[in-house]
Amino acid sequence: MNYDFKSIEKKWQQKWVEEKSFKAIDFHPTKPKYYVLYEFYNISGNLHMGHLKGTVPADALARFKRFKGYNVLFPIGGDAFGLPAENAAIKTGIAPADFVEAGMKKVLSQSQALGLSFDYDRTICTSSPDYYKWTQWIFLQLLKHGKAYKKKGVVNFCPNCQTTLSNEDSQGGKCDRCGGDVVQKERWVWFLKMKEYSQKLLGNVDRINMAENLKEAQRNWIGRSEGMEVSLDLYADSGEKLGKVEIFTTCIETIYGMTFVVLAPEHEYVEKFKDNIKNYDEVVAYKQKTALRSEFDRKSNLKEKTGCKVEGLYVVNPVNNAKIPVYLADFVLAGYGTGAVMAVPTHDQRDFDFAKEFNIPMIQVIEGDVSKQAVEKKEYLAKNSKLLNSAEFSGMKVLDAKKKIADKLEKMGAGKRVVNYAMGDWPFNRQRYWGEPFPVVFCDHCGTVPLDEKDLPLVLPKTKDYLPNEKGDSPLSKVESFVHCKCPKCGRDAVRETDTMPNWAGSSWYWLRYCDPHNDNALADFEKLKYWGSVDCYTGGTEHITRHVLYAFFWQNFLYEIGAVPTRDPFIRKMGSGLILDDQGKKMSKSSANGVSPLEVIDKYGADAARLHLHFLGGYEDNTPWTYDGITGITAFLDRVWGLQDIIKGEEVSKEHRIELNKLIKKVTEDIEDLKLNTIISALMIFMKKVREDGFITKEELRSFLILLNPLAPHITSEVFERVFKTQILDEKWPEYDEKYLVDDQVDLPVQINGKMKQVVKVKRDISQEDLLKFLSENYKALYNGEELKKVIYVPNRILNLIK
RNA sequence: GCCGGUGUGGCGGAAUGGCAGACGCAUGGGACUUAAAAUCCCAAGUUCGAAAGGGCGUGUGGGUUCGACCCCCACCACCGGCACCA
Repeated sequence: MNYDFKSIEKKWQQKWVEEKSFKAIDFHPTKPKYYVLYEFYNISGNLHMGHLKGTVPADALARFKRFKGYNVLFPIGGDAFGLPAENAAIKTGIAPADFVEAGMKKVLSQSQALGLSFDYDRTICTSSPDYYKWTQWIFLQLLKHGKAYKKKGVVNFCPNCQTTLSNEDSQGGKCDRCGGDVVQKERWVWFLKMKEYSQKLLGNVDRINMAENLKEAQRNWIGRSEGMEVSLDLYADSGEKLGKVEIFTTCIETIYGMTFVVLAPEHEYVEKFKDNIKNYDEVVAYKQKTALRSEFDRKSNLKEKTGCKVEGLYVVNPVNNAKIPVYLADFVLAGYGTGAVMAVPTHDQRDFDFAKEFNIPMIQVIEGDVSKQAVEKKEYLAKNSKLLNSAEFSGMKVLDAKKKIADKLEKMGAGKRVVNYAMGDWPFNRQRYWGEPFPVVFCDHCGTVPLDEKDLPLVLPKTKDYLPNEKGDSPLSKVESFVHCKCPKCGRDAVRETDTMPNWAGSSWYWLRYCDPHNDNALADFEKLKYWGSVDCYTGGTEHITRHVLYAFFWQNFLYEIGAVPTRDPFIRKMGSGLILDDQGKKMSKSSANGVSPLEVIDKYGADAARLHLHFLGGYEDNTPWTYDGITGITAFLDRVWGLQDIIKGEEVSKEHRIELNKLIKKVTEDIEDLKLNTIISALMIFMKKVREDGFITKEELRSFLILLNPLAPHITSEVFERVFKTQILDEKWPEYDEKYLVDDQVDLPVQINGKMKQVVKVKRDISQEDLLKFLSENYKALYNGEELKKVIYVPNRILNLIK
């Protein structure tokens, strides 16, 4: 009888859905909870190979935990606001909501075809009003608690898409949407005060269980650095004191070497002191030029410094009262530190290059050869070099001087030690149609007024025009009935905010909603949030590690602080799945990762085979090149699983298989927690080999074997189990292993002579060294014949090494 | 430039101080078959040797150890993150 995967897989998939086999129970009276989360689907089209890579291990873990007696929450949903729906609307005219509805249906049925054990009753979709009601509610809380503000700011802007982008959306200077170059533009922007949470986010990063390379990526992105903020008095050439320039430096030890100060081109003083700036036209021209420069342009000419001297202003170095000229240059970023730096050309290569370009004098303040290039921080700190030309600090070692100079400045009141973060506030509005509307109105009389919470959701109106207007305003600005409204406060005519929230908004809290997906009175019931707690294991791609995951940390911290959720950490553990690569034109070059759909594999070989094959190719966190090569090994294995029905002999675990089975249980139990599906499959194959060699399997052995394989290949195991045992595999418990059956009475002991492997001998378990040597001298004279030994290393049951 | 990760047969990959290359693919041989497919069995790191057996082998060079893919030092390559970050 052959295994007919088509009908059997379908049978089980229907059964699971109809019977709601994987329903998570709120407040289960006896079972402990376990929350497994897979990054919800971006609703764009069909599931692809990456989904197979990400979902199956999560599914296996969920199924394993259920066998282990946990009440498992394993939900799924759709991240639906965003580009695919909007692009489809622009291109084909299909309403985004319809696109999303069809897309959701598709991915859910495809999930079922993969045999994924989601609780489909908890499915959510970020673009449905009963969900985004709470995204809007969170925004109102942010606004209420002063964590959201609107200001004219310089932001990343994509000229092609006509919209504002966050730093996270324009990594590498490229638009995340269209791949085009991003420019800097001044606009009205809603910001969320994410920077304020930098240190807390680092705390989340420290606490989460996650691969080191991912943690590093996040720490780099947050970009903590310790330094000093120093106030320099600013004067006009006339001698009139205008104010103070605040600079940030991590190298306070070089302050005596400061020969100029550089402001970011966007620095407010350009505008503020324009009457004192003698070459104002030139300064403004430079400012405009830099704004148009793309990131790409800036980065491709790092050595070439551009800048502009600001004539008519100077600052004073507080430690020695030296007069210091002021420049504008685009190497200083408005968003980092104070947007102003002290420049020390002798000890910073960038300043060195700038000084050469603009003929600015240099003062060496730390020993070393600065004739050709700067002696930088890394070098002088490592050597702990001595200071020069630094008044009372001359001759002092750098590490010491760093502290003393900082102390002096603090005592003078001219500086303070600060910590800076590279991560900025989150620009939170987009000039797009398909997103959450902001629940605020602008009233001439009352200013910016938030909607009342009870008026949420503010529903996104229907339209047929999905393009921004010629001024770059959101498509919503064209929907008159939406724009015009009454002020909630005074009742006068007012207008709505017409920008929408970024596509990351809905995904920044969705794991909370799964705990209570249909609640109309809160984002989720607090007691339910408490019950399900943090996500125990969160799987998904690594490409969102510096965006979505950081946003998630940010919102969870905020919600925790306002008492809306019971925990500061959204996730206890995060597993980043590797990528599926195409095969680099080797043998089967016709297929590429993008070209092969998991549905195609399911159609040809079945869902179980597709699940096993992809995960046999490599570990969860590794990148795996996709190939059909080797899938026959998997299908042959599944056929043999099917064939086990025909060789059942005996009831209890047999003597012949007891050790193999116990080892297998141990291996699978341990590796499944780490999502190491490849070694699990290998272990199952080894057991299969043994059973087939012996020509039989007992019923108890088969029971355990099927349960162990079930998380990976749920369909075939459910069917074989039902046929053999007449009951359901889902009602079973995970098999336990017994330590005492992990080892045989006889062990294969490797024997080394002088550290070199010679032979493996079969000896009694735990044999004493004395007996072992006696045994060898009697049976293995070539290895040892009783001669004098310099040394014997014997690790019982592991190794014997004779030093002659 | 700074930071993190990875480096093992023809290929995907096992092994985290104790028999390197498990498991699988591809390959070669055999059985079954009119034949092929499927299935089953056997072989296989490389090199010298008829064989027995020996040499060499986990990116490179050194070190620690009775013993190193594994730990330490230096270097190389690849992948990823950040980057005119003050």
